[in-house]
Amino acid sequence: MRVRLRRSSRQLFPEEDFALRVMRIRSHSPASLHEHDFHELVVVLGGAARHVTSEGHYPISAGDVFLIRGDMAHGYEETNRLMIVNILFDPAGLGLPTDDLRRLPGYHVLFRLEPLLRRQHGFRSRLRLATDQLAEAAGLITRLENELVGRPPGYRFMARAHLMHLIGFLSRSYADAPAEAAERRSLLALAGVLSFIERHYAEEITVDRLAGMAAMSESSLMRSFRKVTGRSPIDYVIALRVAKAAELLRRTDLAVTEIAFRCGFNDSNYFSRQFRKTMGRSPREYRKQQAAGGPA
DNA sequence: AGGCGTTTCCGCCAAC
DNA sequence: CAGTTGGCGGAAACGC
Repeated sequence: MRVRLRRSSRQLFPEEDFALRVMRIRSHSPASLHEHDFHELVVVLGGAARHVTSEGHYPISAGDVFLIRGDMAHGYEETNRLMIVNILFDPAGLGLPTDDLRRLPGYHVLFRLEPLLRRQHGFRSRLRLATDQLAEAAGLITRLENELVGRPPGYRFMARAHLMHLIGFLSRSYADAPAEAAERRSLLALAGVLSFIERHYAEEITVDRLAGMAAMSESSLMRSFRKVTGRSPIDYVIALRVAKAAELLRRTDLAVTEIAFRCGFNDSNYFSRQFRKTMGRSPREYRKQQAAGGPA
């Protein structure tokens, strides 16, 4: 897995320590299936085509925006004046600060929920930009592209910033669009839950409240939550709390008890036990090893 | 969507 | 003294 990623990195990205690239495709002829290991953000600037993936094929046209998850093969058929731009990037490799982003519902839809449920939703839940939104996105992409092509001093900094701007803009656009279709509403409901957790992890969170804000029964919320996150709601919250606590242990010298309270644990004893369960060692031990440059 | 038996959570005290 | 671990019981979360 790791080896595949590195080899692919060299093939896809000109600079192996900077995993960001923009590719424009102006194709009148069908492209063959290709695959890779990175996130590919696709923006359809003009024209139309049929998007073919291993999970099915969907008609696409100007204004469509969607994410191809790294290892998925895909291509385009029956292209008609198709103009698309692919933004390939490795989110982890670029070190983007996603904490704030994850507070946006639209981010969860665009990067997690819609790609995951695309098959069931028949691509009807994708982001569709209005004309003026598409123009703004195109402008951001052009600026990003100019930095990557010209490589003026500071271009990495600027390219990262433009990419962040684009991702933030697209995330907001999804949440702003009217959601008349049932599929979109259910995605936004789940995204609302995920973003709520990101914003309120330090407070008391109950499944009852989450279900209420999603307008779902507790059982159906738990079922769809597990489907998209792989874990139960409370498991997810605890994992987030522990992750936030681990960060505070690394980056500050706050007392363990204080960190427990700041991360939503009202009992430092209970925090200690939960921390060990997921991190394999006690909070204090973890901090000590981190300070010594030990294992992550 | 709701019911029900089982598991887990969570806040408390106590002991290192 | 701060932190960790164990035990307990009511509440909730969970999975069928």
